[in-house]
Amino acid sequence: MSLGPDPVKSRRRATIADVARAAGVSPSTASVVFSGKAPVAEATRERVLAVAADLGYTGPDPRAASLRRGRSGIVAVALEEHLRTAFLDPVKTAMMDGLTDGLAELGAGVLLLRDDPGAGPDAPTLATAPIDAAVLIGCSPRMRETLEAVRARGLPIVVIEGDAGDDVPRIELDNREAAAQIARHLLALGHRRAAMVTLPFDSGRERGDATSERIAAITTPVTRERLEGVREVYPDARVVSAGASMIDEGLIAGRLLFADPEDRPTAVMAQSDLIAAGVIRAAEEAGLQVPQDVSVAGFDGIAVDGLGEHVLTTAVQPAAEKGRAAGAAIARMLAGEQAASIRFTCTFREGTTTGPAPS
Amino acid sequence: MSLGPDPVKSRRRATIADVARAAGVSPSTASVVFSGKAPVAEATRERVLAVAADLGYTGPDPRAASLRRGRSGIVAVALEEHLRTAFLDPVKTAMMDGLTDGLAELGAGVLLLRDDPGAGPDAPTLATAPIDAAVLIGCSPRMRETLEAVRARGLPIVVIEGDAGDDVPRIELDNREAAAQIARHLLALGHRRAAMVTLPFDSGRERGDATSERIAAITTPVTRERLEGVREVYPDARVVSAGASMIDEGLIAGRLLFADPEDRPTAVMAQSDLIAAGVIRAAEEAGLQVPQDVSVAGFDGIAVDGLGEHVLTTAVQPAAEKGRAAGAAIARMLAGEQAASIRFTCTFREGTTTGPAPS
DNA sequence: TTGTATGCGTTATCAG
DNA sequence: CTGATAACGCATACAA
Repeated sequence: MSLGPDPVKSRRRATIADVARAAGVSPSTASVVFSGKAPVAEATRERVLAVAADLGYTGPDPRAASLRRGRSGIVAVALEEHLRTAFLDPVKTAMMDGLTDGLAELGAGVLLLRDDPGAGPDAPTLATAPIDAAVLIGCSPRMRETLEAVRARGLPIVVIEGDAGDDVPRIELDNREAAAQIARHLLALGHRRAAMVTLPFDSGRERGDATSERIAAITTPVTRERLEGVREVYPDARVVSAGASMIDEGLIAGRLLFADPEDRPTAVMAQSDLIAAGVIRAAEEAGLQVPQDVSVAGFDGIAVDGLGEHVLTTAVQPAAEKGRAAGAAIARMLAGEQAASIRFTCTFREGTTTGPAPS
Repeated sequence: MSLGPDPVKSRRRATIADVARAAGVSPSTASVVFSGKAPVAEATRERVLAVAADLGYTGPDPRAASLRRGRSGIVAVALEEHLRTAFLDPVKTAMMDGLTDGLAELGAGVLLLRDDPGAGPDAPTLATAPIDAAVLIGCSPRMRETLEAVRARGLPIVVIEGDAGDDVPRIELDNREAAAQIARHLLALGHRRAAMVTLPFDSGRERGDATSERIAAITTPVTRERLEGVREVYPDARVVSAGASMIDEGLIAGRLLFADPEDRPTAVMAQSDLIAAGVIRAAEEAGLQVPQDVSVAGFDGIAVDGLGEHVLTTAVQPAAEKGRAAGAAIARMLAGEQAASIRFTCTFREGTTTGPAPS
């Protein structure tokens, strides 16, 4: 008796109106039964639910609900890179983790979007997806264009580690200051010959020794800020750029730094822990001991798989908190309030990879 | 004359109807101008666009469009674990990468969902999010419940590496056969004392030597299949389970295996490359040479950061292709066709980490 | 506590 | 090539 899915015509899926009618209540009552937004007599409630089950009605259609409510419960997270690349970076993963948590608390889901129009003709974009807000991870020049579409729609936006204009709240790090702190630590240890291995300068991912022109043309703010911080202390430090934040890239850069036995740095500041791990490996490969022969510092404070017994000297950044803060900022803006930019600070951590300069 | 944003009352955002009216065309024509679904006279088109710009109309509201179309352009990807955990695994990352690509081709975005009802009271779930289909990564018992809600909604579902019932298409791997192939390779090399380090048996992530009861109770299909494959060749191999697919976990398991100099395996089959990397490190730590003293094989065929000069002997799985295939299957189902399960095969790769058994 | 009425912003259909 | 019309499925203000 409860088998046939549709009592009347079996073409259409049941709607809340069908349920209401079959249960002998009004649509609004049925709606309230499902949303719980108002009290309903227990008897009514049960009757509605029973009828719904009978009709195979599984709850309000989210599409219709979001039209009516004006909210979809979805927040876009826009990445500049390929997923594979983004999640190779433990810092980004941790951040995404905090972000998804923060957004979940707010009742929103995360729509992963890559800022790449080349995908499909009708692939969803920041401009066309049914989203309530957007979080940008980084902000390339191209992304800024897309951004305009979102702003025009009047949706809240937050940028993590990027600049999208003064009126878009940012979640940032005191990159410069933290980098300077590391540099001062090494200076205090007596190091005179310092070098740094940076994150990529731009999306080109060019590697190797940097000319002053290349440095002047850095478009990635994080790279620039950390570099400037070091230069406050070591204005003349050798600068080698890595192609990405990866152990292998650090290894390549490290081999370059340690190639000439006559002209080696005694301290290397890497702009990420992964790069630092590679530099350490390069040092060991060159027969150098860390930290006796060369000190190596990183940046990020993540757990690097592959460091052996070393504990990296580094600037620990609150990656997950950054993500969570972005979620909170979105929540505030969704509630109609203004959200201010937030600047997180890193915590210096002295590990076992830095020590006094060799005499 | 073109300044005032709103001709009538300036409270509401402009709708396509406003645009149509102001441009002196019908709503349907205006709609077509934006969707491009039908030819429109160039003059009309330009007029509509001009008026739209004037009114600050930025294109159709995705919420309304998805209600009308019955499609939201969003596909849910449900993970069993925390994001951080999921993306720690390079195989999953690669798979997600292929998946996002595959779905983008189809014009869909990816809504990241964790199968955790504990998040927020109104956090989106498989049951309540405006999605057109769902891809499950793995399929825990709890997830199977959630699943029912999705099926009741009549949405297409695909499961990657998991069992959600016979009528849900799966994307799988020939885990058993590939594992057996590795085992046969080692047997052919003369190894008699073989051990294996497995992936977690269940969500408990218990570590260490496995009793036959524990083995009988394995709930993770991947673990079970790879284990069975090895046992076809080495029925009595020692079995140690790792707590996760990580280098560190492999290191722990390896230390256990190599603890007793009198009773060491000469060949270790790890159920993932990351675990294998840890086992190799443990071997070296114990003063063993790979592959002279002990052979180590992995599984996955991913690039492991931290293996040094070793090239792992492993079963290379087409991770990104799995994701892409899931996307393709969804596309087919969305088009109303039936999608069959797909079983991918691994490619055996002989590296430098396995060699003849020591005499 | 329940019911009535209305509109959310589109787009498919079909006739012109 | 364009226009009129009719849903799409629901949630809310307000009245009862």
